[in-house]
Amino acid sequence: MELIEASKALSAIAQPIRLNAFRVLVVAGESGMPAGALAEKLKVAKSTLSFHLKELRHAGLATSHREGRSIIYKLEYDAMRHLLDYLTKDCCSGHPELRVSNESEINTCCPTTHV
Amino acid sequence: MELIEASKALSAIAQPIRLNAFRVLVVAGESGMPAGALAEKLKVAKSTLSFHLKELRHAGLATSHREGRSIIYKLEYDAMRHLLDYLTKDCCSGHPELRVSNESEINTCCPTTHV
DNA sequence: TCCATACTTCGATAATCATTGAAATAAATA
DNA sequence: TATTTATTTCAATGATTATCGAAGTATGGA
Repeated sequence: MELIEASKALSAIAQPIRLNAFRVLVVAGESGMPAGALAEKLKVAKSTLSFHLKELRHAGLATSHREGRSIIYKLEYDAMRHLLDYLTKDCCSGHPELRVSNESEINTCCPTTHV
Repeated sequence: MELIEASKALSAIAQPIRLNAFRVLVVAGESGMPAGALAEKLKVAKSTLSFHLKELRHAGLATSHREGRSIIYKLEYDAMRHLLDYLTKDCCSGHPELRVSNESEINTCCPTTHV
């Protein structure tokens, strides 16, 4: 990933409604979520959300497909991981202190066999 | 860090000139870099860069101080780390596959006692 | 004090982004 | 086929963002 691509992906999540939508979609996981349910959960007009979901799609961070009457949105995990990789590696590699602190992850990473 | 704060920080780096400035400042490190040198390096008008540096400052991602005639900019590493933490933990914790692939860090995390 | 240097702020302008009701499209159902 | 449901697209509007020359501010010398 290079700069322009990264700044586009960042723009996509650099907006409260879209960042929020993103969070909800992360929780929704592989099965995704219909646009309407998302609009309701985020309490925004459907046309407004539709606009924002389009932005996420155009940035490659989400995909959509029709299922009956609903249109299901889900995240494009790879794209997000590429972005995070870009930020932590390509961009911040000059400074290791910028790496994500992972104290809280040690347990899930190491199944505390020492207890 | 919560949503609004995060989206502000994201907006700050979601622009090519600013993301580029950010990268250069990461390399510059603790000693920082004068605004003029940065403008030259990035090949943008001084007033344009001044505008963008102000954005980085307002988002809390950079600080500046005068040194003689120059104004030195440097990164606020904590703020950036908080943002990366937010993205990887608060935001993506529902999906471990979004975590930064850290093959190179696994050894430092789990001292593979099970071998 | 006068001048050059290093920046920032201002002001005008252009471009992009966000919001929402209304109209359009598409699929399920009566 | 007419209706309801789910969602997008359109159009109008307002808000924010970006650009850059010119003017302003602060500092260090001559």
